[in-house]
Amino acid sequence: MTPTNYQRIWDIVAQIPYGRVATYGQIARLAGLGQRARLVGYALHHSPIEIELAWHRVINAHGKLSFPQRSKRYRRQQLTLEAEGIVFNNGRVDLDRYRWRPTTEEFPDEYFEHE
DNA sequence: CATATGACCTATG
DNA sequence: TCATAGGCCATAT
Repeated sequence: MTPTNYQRIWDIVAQIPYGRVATYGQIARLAGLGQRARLVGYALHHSPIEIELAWHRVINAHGKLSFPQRSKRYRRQQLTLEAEGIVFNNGRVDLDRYRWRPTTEEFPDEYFEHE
């Protein structure tokens, strides 16, 4: 894992619009990292505080937050997302409704293969 | 060098 | 809708 890949991940995450979410796997693909979704988690975990990344907009493929439900981080992430207008139902976000759908312009073609 | 451990994902039943 | 299994791979120990 090179710093370059971390940087790529941070760049993508920074592009998630206000009020939308993306999954770890989605970010991995947008960054050209294939299915290596775990790397996105590492990149966020190690992101320097000074770039103030909107990491709260990254959730898992089930539409849930990847923290223990009682943890401070879980609550903070949920509150921040709700403050952006995102609604939780039984601890889950409706991905069909809130998922960020980037256009083909600036991302690798593989990302759009399934369409 | 060898295991273990994750802010994960998909397929399957 | 859940639960499990197998895959994933950089860090940590």
